[in-house]
Parts: sequence; structure tokens; C-alpha cells
Amino acid sequence: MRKENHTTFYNLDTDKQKIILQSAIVEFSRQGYAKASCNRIVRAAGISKGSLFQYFGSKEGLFVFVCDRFIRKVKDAVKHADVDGEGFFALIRAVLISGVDFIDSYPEYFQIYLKVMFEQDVPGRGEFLRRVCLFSSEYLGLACQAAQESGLIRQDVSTEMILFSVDAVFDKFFLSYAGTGAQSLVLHGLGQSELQEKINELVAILEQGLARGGPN
Amino acid sequence: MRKENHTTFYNLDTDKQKIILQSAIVEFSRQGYAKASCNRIVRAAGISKGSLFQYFGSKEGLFVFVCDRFIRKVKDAVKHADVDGEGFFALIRAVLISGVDFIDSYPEYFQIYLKVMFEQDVPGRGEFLRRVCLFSSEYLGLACQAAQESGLIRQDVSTEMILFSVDAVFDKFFLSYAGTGAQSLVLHGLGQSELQEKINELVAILEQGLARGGPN
DNA sequence: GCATATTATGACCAGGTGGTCATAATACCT
DNA sequence: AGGTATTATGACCACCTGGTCATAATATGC
Repeated sequence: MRKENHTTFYNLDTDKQKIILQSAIVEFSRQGYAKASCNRIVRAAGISKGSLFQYFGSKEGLFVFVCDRFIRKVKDAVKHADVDGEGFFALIRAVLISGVDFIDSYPEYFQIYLKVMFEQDVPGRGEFLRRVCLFSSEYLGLACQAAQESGLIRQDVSTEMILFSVDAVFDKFFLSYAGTGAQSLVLHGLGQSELQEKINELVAILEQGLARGGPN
Repeated sequence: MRKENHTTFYNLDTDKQKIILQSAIVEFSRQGYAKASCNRIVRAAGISKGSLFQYFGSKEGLFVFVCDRFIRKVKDAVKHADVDGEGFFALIRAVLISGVDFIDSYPEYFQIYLKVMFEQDVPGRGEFLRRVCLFSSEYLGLACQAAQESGLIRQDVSTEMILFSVDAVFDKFFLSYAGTGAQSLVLHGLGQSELQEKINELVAILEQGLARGGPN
């Protein structure tokens, strides 16, 4: 594998950089890693194959480059998410809303994330997932623990299982919103207020459970 | 595409049939549809390429054949699942347990299901998922509705969202159990009693919610 | 034993893949 | 303008893919 030369890539017009990156992102988001074709990427970007390999060295190098950009976007999104109100369930709401925002802003990136999640032999898969999910396992995990300790949520089940339940709801919610798979619940294309209504229902269930009767 | 000839396949020794099928199942479970290689399958099965195409006509034909077997196993599993006890949450427990049983019995089939779930351009994907998930969308959906109507579970949220929540927990539970992805909760390799304990916790959360205090 | 029908085989095909590299084009400096 | 360093290009490579088919092997019927 020839060594990549990111410098040459960065010397390009910003527009051309964007076109190339976007072509790669679209291809990876549609095909995942293994099925993605460098030929299609260069065709879409309007550059020669030699150039692509000059910039990124290999298919793997290009993919890692794209993933780095992705991670950067995720970090930005997490940083700028603001929790509206106090308490554990306000946090849950905030995460749901900022997740939806992220999918709206970068739908292709989200697709790449999903593809990588369920594809084997993707270069850097482990590290990539770890970094993307860092939020869940660390930030959210700590939040659950803190909420338990301060008595905001029940203490008679393990923090592990609390986090698991919250994650489960998040995962399926975002998956439904992105419209992937044969989902029963249609979230994609809903208006702001309708979506808010769905979130309220979901948090109500998470908070008070499915059993009959109110929260107390 | 030459027409397939299942008859010729069925005329084979039962053992040879099993070897061929198993080779295909293993390949599809590891690689999904697109990445799966007919060459690898025939090599693993110890038959010639021509024979495989004689039996099944095409890669797609082979895949559909494998999927049919899968569907049959799912139907059997659903049929033989017995609900221990009464009420909505006994049903939830039963589904979790029989799901775990299925994954133990047919781990490769479950992997194929996961792969198909998140892969595009898989022949018969839509119908396959519909048939596998028929249980969720129909049986379980009706059960939720019935439980609401008879007052077993709360009525102030939509049936749709109830089913959504239950599905979310199921999906992540089975995914964790199968050990796919970078899961925080380790379920795979747990003993019977430890697993039962996890299920109890999970159902408790589903039933009573995360908020402080008991179910009433 | 012979003739016929069925089944097995793998060399072969067109097309796609990631990757290379001699050559051409361009930019830059004096 | 001339010379040098950088960048762009696409024909080409080895390899793999799903699929075919003439031929060989085998089973069957008489």
C-alpha cells in the first residue's frame, strides 16, 4: 500500500475536497465498507482513481478518514446539546431530541454508523464504535448512576440494567426515525410537534412503566 | 439463470444435503448475502460449483432456500413456546426465554436474520423480514392491545408506543445475548439462573418504570 | 454388456475489485 | 522562457465474483 498523502488532499480547493468527501460518504452510507466501490466514488467525484489513492493511500485509509470526520461531528453534537430543565428524564428527552437533530443534519453519517454496527471485518470497527458510543457507555452510564444515588430513579435494579433499558429505547427510536428496516412505528417524516408527542409517550413509559396506574 | 432443480438436491444422501446446507448457512451468517461467496460454499461443502447451481439455480435461489428453512424453524419455535403463568408480563417473559432458546439452537440463523435486517439489496428481504417479524407485529401487537383493553396495562399511552417499547427491549436483549456489536451488557455465556435474574430485572423495569418507588 | 438418462465436474467467461505506475499535465521558481 | 517539483491520469495488473456448459462419470433399464 502506497503511503497516503493527506497534505495533497488538503491543498485542493475546499469545494473539491467537499465533493470528494461527500462522494465517499454517500457510497459508504449506501454500501457499507466491503461493498463500497472506489471506482464509483471516483466516478461520482469526477477525479481519477490514481488521485484518490494518492490522497488516502487505500480504501481503508479513505474509510478511516471519513470515520474521523464522523467522530468529530458526533463530538460537536454532544458538546452543543443543551439539557432543557432538571432531572434524569429531562436528560433523556434532550438526548432523544439532539439525536434526532444529528440524524437530520447528517443522515449519511448515521447510515454509515448503522452499517458498521452490523458489518464484520470493517477496518477500525471496534475503535470506531467505541468512540461513537463513548457517550452512551460513559456519560449516560454515569448519569444513570448519579440519578440512582441521588434518588431520582429507583435503586432496586442494577445500574447496568437501567442503562440497558435506556439504550434499548434510544437505539430503536433512532433506528425508527432514520426509517431503516421494517419498522412498525413510523417516525420518519413527522412534524416537530408530533415527534414531541411521541417522545412524551416514550418517556412516560420509561418513567412509569407499562403497568396500570400513574407514577405513584 | 438456469432453472434450479431442487429434486436433484433432495435425491442426495441426507447427510450430504445437510453438509451443503450447513456450509451455505455458515457462509451467509458470516458474510451476509452480498459478501457471501458461492466458491467458498462449494469448497466447504466439498462439491463442485456446477452442482450447486444445478441444485439451486443461482446464489439468490440458494439464499431463498436457506431463508425458507429459517422461517420453518421460527414457526416451529413460536408454536412450541409455552407461556408459563397468566398475564401480560408472563407472556413477555416467555418470549424472552423462547427467543434465547432459539438463538442457542440456531445461532447461525439468527446471525443471518441480523445481517438481512441491515443489508440492502438482499433478494426477498422485505418478505423475509415480514414473515420473521410477523410474530412481533401481529401476535405481540394484538397481545398488547388485549392487555390494554382488559386493563392489565396502562391505557393512557398508544398501543403503538407500548409495542414499540416492548420491541425495543426485545431487540436489544436478543442482540446482547447473541453477542453482536459493542454491547455494554454482557449476556452471552451466562448461566440459566443468572440469565433468569437479568430477565427479572428487565421485566421489572418494563412493568414499573425507572422512576423511584414501587409499582403503585 | 450395452444403451440411455441422470448427475458431477472444473475450465472457462465476462465483469467487477483494490491498487499501481509510467506518463502527461500543471504549478512554481528563477 | 526554461527548468524543476508537484499533481493528475487511466491503462493495466492480479484476483475474485456469479454463472455456464461441454465433457466425464455414474446410475438405470433391458
